[in-house]
Amino acid sequence: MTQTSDMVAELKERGFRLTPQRMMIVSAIESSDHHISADEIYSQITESYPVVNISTVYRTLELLKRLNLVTETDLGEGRVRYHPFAKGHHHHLVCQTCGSMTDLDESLLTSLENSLLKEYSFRADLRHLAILGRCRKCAD
Amino acid sequence: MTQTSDMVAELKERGFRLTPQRMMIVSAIESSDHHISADEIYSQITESYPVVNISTVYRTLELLKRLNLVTETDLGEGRVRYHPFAKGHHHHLVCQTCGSMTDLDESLLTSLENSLLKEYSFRADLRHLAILGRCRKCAD
DNA sequence: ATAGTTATTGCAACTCATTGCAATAACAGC
DNA sequence: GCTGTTATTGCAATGAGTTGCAATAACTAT
Repeated sequence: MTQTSDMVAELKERGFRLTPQRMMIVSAIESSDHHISADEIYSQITESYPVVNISTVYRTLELLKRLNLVTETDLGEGRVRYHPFAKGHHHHLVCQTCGSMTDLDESLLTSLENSLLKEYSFRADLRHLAILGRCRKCAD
Repeated sequence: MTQTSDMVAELKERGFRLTPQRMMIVSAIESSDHHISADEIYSQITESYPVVNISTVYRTLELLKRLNLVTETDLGEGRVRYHPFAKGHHHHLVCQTCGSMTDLDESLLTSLENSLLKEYSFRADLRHLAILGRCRKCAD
């Protein structure tokens, strides 16, 4: 049996065309064990099959983002990283001095989300947030 | 009497050189009544005195940021905006549908900062944060 | 005022990301 | 299977921001 990717299934169901480029991009994101960057997706694909343009990578990421299939996180590196939404969403504490990253449970932000909703009627999009600062070791 | 800019005074005191370029960049930031972008600073200066390079603008902003004289905010526009730290720091709720911006009192995030410090010994840098999401009008 | 030290600038090249437009190729209907 | 429609891609140009390096010019000490 062929295990079809969740994302590919979702794309098909929503009426988007299943191009080879999209399949490969989705596959790269799903098979990555970490938060992957656009450039990493691009080089991984072009290694084996050099017919994908970098702008297609970005456009596909944009689409997957819009469909809530991937989340985008700015870890303060000067580029942005992507992660399948289905693989779980958490937050990151990123130390700007030593670069260490700690995962942060989602629940820590739910109370903030609730106050924003209650007091401002604002639905904050805080999935996969990176909070920059200083870790214990690097504190002044 | 000549009112000297706080930022210029601080730069001098810390031993940084007071070049005409820096003075003009600082002046543009201080006299702006809103959050100003690098490009706006650049065009404002070159209108009257065309001898400033855009990379100098970015390097000066980097310096002012490091000295905590300005804060940088990503309002989700595809470019970043700057604001004098001394003029007060607040947060923003930015609606990704209609683009409206609501100022948010600083205090709403202090409880989050406190939990991060307590539970993770992490000193979060949450000055001038922009929280993206959906405002009341644009809610589904 | 002048000269020396070195922080700062300008320039040009580069990275990451976005966009308009013409060419291509998925998919639907026959 | 073939054909038409139009979503999607590739290309090339553009925007925002960064960086290495040589030239310049603040500031310090004389």
